Amino acid sequence: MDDSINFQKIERKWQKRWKESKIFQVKENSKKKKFYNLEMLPYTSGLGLHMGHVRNYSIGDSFARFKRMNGFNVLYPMGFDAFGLPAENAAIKNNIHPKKYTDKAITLYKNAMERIGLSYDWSRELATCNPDYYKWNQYFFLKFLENGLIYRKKAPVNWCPKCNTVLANEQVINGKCWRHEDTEVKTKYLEQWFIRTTKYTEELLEYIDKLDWPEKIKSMQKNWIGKSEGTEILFEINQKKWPVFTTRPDTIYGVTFMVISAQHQKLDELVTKKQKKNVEKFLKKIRATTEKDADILEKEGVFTGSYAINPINKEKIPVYAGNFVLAEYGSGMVMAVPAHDQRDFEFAKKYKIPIRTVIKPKKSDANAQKLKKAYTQNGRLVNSEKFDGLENSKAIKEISKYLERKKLGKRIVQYKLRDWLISRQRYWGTPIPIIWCGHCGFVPSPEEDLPILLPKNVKFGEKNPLETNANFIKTTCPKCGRPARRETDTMDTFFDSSWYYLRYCDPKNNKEPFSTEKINHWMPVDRYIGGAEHAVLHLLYARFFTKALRDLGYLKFDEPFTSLFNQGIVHKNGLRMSKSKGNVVTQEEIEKKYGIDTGRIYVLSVAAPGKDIEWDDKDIGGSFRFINKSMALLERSKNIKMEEKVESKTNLVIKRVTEEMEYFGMNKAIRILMEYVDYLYSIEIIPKKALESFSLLLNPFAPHISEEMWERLGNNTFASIQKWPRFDEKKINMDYEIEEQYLQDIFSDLRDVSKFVKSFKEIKIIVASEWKNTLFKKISVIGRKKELISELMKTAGFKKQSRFTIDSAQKYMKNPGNIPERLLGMQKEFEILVQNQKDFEKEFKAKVNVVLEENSKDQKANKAAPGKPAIILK
RNA sequence: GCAGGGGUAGCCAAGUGGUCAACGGCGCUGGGUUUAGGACCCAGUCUCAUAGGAGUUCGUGAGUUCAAAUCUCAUCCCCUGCACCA
Repeated sequence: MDDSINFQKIERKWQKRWKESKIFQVKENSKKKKFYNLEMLPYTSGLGLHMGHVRNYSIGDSFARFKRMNGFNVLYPMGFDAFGLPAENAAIKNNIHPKKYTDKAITLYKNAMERIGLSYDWSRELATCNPDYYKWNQYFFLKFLENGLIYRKKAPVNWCPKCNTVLANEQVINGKCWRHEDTEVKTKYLEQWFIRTTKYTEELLEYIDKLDWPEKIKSMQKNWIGKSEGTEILFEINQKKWPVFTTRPDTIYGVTFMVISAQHQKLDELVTKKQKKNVEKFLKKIRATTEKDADILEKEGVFTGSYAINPINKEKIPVYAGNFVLAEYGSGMVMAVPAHDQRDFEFAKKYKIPIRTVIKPKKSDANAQKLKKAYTQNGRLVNSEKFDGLENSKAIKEISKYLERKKLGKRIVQYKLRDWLISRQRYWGTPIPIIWCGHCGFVPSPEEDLPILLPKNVKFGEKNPLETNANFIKTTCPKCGRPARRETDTMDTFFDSSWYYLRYCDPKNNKEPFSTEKINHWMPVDRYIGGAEHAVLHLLYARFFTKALRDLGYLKFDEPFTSLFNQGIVHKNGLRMSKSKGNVVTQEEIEKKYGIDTGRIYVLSVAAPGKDIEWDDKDIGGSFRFINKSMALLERSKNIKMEEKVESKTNLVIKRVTEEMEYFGMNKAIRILMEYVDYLYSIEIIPKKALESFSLLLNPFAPHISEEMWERLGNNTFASIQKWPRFDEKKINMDYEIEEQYLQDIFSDLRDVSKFVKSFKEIKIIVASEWKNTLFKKISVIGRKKELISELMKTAGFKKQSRFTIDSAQKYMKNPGNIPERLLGMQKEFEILVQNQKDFEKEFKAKVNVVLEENSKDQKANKAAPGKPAIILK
């Protein structure tokens, strides 16, 4: 094997040529079918890439290359999510400007990507912090505002003390900030800008089922949108009607108390003077506990002193304040049915509130008083006056209708999805194009003033630097001309990444965000590749954006991403690879040690692309050997006609690799190629044609080696834009596969013989150094002569298949009708195989002897120990 | 609790009715090469064996089939996401 291959040199060479020749640039082309292959916009951390990144991008790249070579017009762009807090914080820490910091990070990132050999169309590169990009953020902001999709509202909002800004609901995870796992998000009551995502709630939900996305992501989105159908029932408390949402109106006769959220804004209205002290004590207690651990809280509450009247039977029931009712969901108050809801049950037990069964299982006479837990299954109504005997599923409808008729309630649909809060009190983002005027209130910046530039010279301190920047703030009102102030909040960076995939279609357009024509040509994205962590953030916002822009007439499709693929995560020492955990294997070290193609082959072949993998430094050796072996094939290549057998194998390999790639089976495709390399390796003179196909098949995975091989085979074109090798089904002859299998069996037998010979200690050295290697070479040479193969095959009737043959094949014979077609052929083969066991050993040994004797003539006699025969098989 | 994904040899992992005792990689063992180490190359690696033979395997238990790692049912365990959502 050639140790002297300089992989880095080869890689640099091709990267340079790709760049200069611009072969990966695409234009709209009506003759070829378009394919939009996209990876999620990466956030530029400034920390270089590790093998986790290499895997992600290699997956996308291999698919883009495959599609491209298969005649598609592939749009495969890349850009950078460049605004955002981490950059701002890092910049402050290192005392450089975020712009400088970000630019540096982008250069680093892009450079690293080029060194992976990714086939991006870099002419479409974008960075969200450039004014020619964020100008259109502002533009869309104004359009949304015009069309009522953006509004301002004073509301309780999530505030992260570490980020020093508000957050969207989607950015709060288990009450903590999405960027700071250890930081509790606080609730503040502020006036902020909101996007009316809820206008599309129903459509966002409905269309999920039409998407070719992982089930997991789909269910996460459904969950997040959280639709539930139910009934809002009006309970009268202190002469006032209080709406209460429930999905179980069938249990209304079982309501024995009410619970209002302890955080409910109108809780005070219900607390009587007598109970005031108790309630306050309780609230204090809750506040103390939520700080600690809100996980498995016991259900607790306190009587408010007020009573509600059940509208259906006028019963008077106590109202409690409780810690297990969410203020933000539904109406912030629940009707409690302890017999049929586990939480209510626990609460009732604790405070000794009566439990009344109103639903009985059909086949039992369970008694409420004996219940150990709530009965939540279906059944028939009891204790429910005129609804007694109804099946509860029907009762839900009947009782709702009845309440509606009596104007005591109505059926409604509840969602968990809230509007998207996009104001951020930070510097490094898109300025919100709004002007505050003492007379006119807020006034949108005129479109022709866009972009409202983010000022460069600012002071970083405690507050948002924009607030202290007089130059930026000072302006005049576009309406009345009086002095006015600019809005100092910036936009959530998820706004930036909600439409970047559209901008790629027309990245240089300075008259409009994109031309409708180009969008409609390229969109939707055919294959979107990225991590599962964006399930409810980016992916939901982007879907909303698409729908909103559709209704504003900018585009003509409903969903941005037809098909989504979540790549697996690369772990090391059991943890996700990340700089902060100190467990990264960098792209650079792999590149230097083996060349990046080896790295690509490794991360793509070690497991299916969707699966997580555990990095082991040692595992990569196999991939390196594969690459080296591939290159070594070149030395034995000649422009000869392909034998039928090699042709069959080659066609089969092309077929199988192609099929695997269609379904994202990069790992399997590479395994097939690995087998193929071993196969070619066993051939003395390798037909150039076979190697040409191979070098092209290799392109999606190891593009540099692919190009290098292609060139060394005498081509002066780019492998990366050649046509994908085609296979001819007619040339695939499975007999050869079977034959090969037999041959392999023969080899394995030869090895057994060699082992046998080895057991004679006195000739060990000879056997080991001379006999073994040369013998195999000899066999493989004569083995390709047809006559010999068939002869050997005849004698080879032994091996493993025998177990299958006799028992089950005989049963087939009895019912020939039941035998599947393809098995018939197999059966015949087996029949031949079973014979001849007895005579084998003799014949075989005789043959081996011949070979060995021939062989021994070539050997350097002096290596054999003096006086010992080289072969003693007789 | 709900939803999704898993459990295959010492480890990672391919395989989703029949060329399956189960690709590949790592580790380990033996050999070659090398001044040595590394790297590289070759072979072996479930168990037993009178060594081309037999037995037992794909979380566990049952079932379907001539045939099950693969299909069905039950069950246990692990991971991931969501969750006092009324």
